Amino acid sequence: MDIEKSTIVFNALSQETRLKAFRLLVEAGSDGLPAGAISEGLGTPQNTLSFHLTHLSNAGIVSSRRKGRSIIYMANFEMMRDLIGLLVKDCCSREVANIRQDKKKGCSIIELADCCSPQSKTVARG
Amino acid sequence: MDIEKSTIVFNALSQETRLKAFRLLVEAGSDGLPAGAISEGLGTPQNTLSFHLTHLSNAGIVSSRRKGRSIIYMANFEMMRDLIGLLVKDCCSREVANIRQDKKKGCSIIELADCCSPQSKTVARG
DNA sequence: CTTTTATATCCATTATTCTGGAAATATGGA
DNA sequence: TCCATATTTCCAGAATAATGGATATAAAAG
Repeated sequence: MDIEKSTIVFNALSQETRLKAFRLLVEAGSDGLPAGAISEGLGTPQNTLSFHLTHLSNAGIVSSRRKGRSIIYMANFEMMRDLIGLLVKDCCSREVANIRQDKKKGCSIIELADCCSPQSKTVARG
Repeated sequence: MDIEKSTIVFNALSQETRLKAFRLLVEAGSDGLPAGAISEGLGTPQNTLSFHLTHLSNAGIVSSRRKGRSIIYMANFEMMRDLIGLLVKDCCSREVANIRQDKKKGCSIIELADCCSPQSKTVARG
């Protein structure tokens, strides 16, 4: 994910209705949710919510598919993973968030300094 | 970090000039950078940049201190850490980004599924 | 083919954000 | 005190985003 792409994703998540909608979709997992359920869940008018869902979709952090009369929206977790990776690599310090590959497990390991630990107070630089 | 706070941070990072300014500050580390250096580095007029720095500052992801005639801005890495934690916990799935405490090390360990690994394709749910 | 249900699109209004010129503030130096 | 430097604040215009009523589209059901 490049810098321009990431501003688009941040922008998508920067509005309360959209972030709440996205979190409902995260909870819903891979089953997703029809637009109407999100609209009802948030108490947001259907056309307003549709606008925001389109926004999330354009940013690429949700996808959608038709199922009968409903449109099912789904969180795009791979994009979230990329966003987390970008924040760690390009928007934080090694002391606070350090990332390395674990090829055996097929994942990256991030060490995130704890909030109130001695480590996060006494930052060893260099 | 709560949901409302996180929209404010996302909003701060959702604008290209601001994200670029923030990344300069991340690079600069704990020394920070004077406003003028950021303005010059980005080729953005000094008053426009001041507006954006205030925005970043209000969101809490940068802090500032005066040093002589200059105002030195600094990235707030602890807030970035909190944001990364929030994205992992509340905006992603356990299969893609899983977090656990390592009390000995005084940090949280995040396992982030790799982009093209088998694990990220074959998602085991439940 | 008409009706019902689910959702998107069109459109106008309102609200918010971005931009940069001009002026103000704060610091340090002659 | 007067000047130069660094930065912010004020302001107004321009651009962009959000909102919701009305209408359109799409699918299923009768």
